[in-house]
Amino acid sequence: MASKQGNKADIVDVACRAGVSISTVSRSFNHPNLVNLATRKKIEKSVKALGYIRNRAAQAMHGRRSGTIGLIVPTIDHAIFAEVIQSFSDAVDQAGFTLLIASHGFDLEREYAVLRKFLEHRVDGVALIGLDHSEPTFQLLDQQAVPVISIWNYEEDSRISCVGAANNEAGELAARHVLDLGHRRIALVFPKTVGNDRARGRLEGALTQLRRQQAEPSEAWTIQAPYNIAEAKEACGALFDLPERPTALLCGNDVIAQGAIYAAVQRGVQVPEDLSVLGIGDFKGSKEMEPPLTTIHFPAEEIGGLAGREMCDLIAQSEDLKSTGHLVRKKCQISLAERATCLPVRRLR
Amino acid sequence: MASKQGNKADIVDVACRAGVSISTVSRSFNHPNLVNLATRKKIEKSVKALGYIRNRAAQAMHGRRSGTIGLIVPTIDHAIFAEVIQSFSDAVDQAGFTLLIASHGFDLEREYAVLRKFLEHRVDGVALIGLDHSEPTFQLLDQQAVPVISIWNYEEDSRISCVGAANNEAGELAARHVLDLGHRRIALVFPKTVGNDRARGRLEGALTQLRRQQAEPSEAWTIQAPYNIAEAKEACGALFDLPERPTALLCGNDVIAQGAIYAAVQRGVQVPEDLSVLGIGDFKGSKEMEPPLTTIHFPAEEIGGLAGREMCDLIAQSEDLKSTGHLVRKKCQISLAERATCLPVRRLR
DNA sequence: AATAGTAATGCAAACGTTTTCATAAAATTT
DNA sequence: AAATTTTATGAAAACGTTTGCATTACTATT
Repeated sequence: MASKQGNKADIVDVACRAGVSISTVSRSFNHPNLVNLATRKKIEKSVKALGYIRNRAAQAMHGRRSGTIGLIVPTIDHAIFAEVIQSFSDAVDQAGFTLLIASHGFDLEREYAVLRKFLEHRVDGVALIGLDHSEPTFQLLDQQAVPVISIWNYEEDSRISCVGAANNEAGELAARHVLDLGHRRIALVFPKTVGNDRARGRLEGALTQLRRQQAEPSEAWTIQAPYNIAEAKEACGALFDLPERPTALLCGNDVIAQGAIYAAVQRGVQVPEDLSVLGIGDFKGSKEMEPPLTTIHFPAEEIGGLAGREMCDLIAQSEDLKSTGHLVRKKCQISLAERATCLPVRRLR
Repeated sequence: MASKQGNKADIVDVACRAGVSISTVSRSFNHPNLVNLATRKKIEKSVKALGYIRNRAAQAMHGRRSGTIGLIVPTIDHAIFAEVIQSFSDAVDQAGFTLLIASHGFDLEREYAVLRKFLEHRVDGVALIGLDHSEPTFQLLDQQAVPVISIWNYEEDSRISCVGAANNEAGELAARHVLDLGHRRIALVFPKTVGNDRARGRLEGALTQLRRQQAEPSEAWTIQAPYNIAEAKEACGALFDLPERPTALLCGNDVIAQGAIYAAVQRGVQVPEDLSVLGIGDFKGSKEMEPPLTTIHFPAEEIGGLAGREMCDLIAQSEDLKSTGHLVRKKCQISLAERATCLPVRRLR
């Protein structure tokens, strides 16, 4: 082989072999129109022969962009995040960026640590899930003036740019639907809300709506379940074993709803005849369940894609003018997906 | 603010403010024991005050490692990959690496392009899913001598290091189980197998076993379904509408199995009384389904974690000695998860 | 007290690019 | 044919680090 002792070729090697200066080689990559076609061909040949691959780390040192975007999520392994990650990834990929991903397991201190690590790598932008973050995180973001976007939640007075849906509206919409169907004995099954503004918003929205119609559930009918079919199934099972059963179950997300339905099936409780179940999220597969799950649709793919494109725009802007000024906020519409797990309450017993 | 006009602080600024040379600052990060405690304190204070964040791009230029690992997957948005990605991510994270992720949507040419992009970023190692890759991909990997590992499949004569399970064994195991239960009228529902060695291995294993016992399914009973509940449901529905129905359904993965069960429920076909359904993969939630899905368990988390640790080892090795020589191969055990969707065939009708 | 050894620091040369400026050659205008 | 513009290239200075070597100031050994 022509290459010198297994060491990878660099731009100097390419230049030598092509018989031109390194400036010309560099230019032929970055501003091809400035270099003669014949020269360009020679360089190209030399690149091929040497198996040369440009070093972006070296480029990044010139104040140029690193070409990377950091995405920090609570966890990758949830149906709903996976969908958002995929579409976000596709969007930034299309713009030529490379994605750095890390998860923090719902631990905001780890989120901060990951953010620091990403900044060491000089990511051109950072995307986070939700709007609940630690103060040091916000400060670091601010101080480093790195383009940042929050995915999943919309809030009109958010501290950073955001693309997402209003979770409290989702909660309200869900509550309104079961109320409209005539239900009054409604139970709530939600995930923990600390450090999770998605769940908190939904729960608050639902409670607000229920209170407004004097249908606030009792303590016993407001239970907590982790994001996890197995445990949700168990938690709901306990609920069903109570002496008095609700006629409707409002779940914080579709995974919990799924678990609830399984728990019901196990006990011979018919859904929707004996019990209406409403999810939130409309995860992949919810539509295909048997019976298909009635839920609040969140346009995950749209949110991820939009966020990705917005992130790229933000980066482009921050490069042009040093306009660190304005935030952008995009609200994506949620909607009721009426399917088969909710029925009007039966008057006669 | 002390920092000069919003520009981010660099090591020089830190050195100036601390009243030492940049060498000392650099040393205090990389070899703290070589610098006086008092000096170190001064530097630390200066770092804090300036909000300095080290630039890994600049470090990477010194032949040092970039501290990144590239993971290329077909898609992020599949239950099974999400689980592997998560555990792989956790493992490399623990070793201090940052993860670059990209998906290629089952397109091996895009896989090659992504690999190139990752190499431009000088990743310290690359992880791929499966062992089916394009020739240029293998060549590039070889030529750049970058540590590489394949996740998910085990093959004793694999071209690159691998950590995973033997998919043909999974297929065999699955077929054996339904045969052992006395089934002879067995249908197969598998995903496309081109460029997907996971599916291919499973299908081949199953067919081998079925042929051995003279139970090879007819053309009409060997159908294809995409990785997708909705479409799998439809495809299986068509199968059920055929004049003759199989007594057992062997599915290429749990998602298809899930779709098959929904299709059955829709038509009033009882699982497992009228039809046994067997999945492969044991995805999250399969155990909690109602009825719980009988399937072949793949230890996704174990595979991902093991692969991550192996990747880090490979990188460490390649740094020490230039021993690009040997491959490592780890086989993870699969097992039959007997649950509730398979029953012995009924002799009497 | 002279010498050897050690600890702490600084200088300057890398690392692999991009980019500004200068220069040479060719093409165009006068 | 001289002057001007355009096109193509190269030299060298950046970018933000790390590190080998040199230097200085101590500390321990004879």
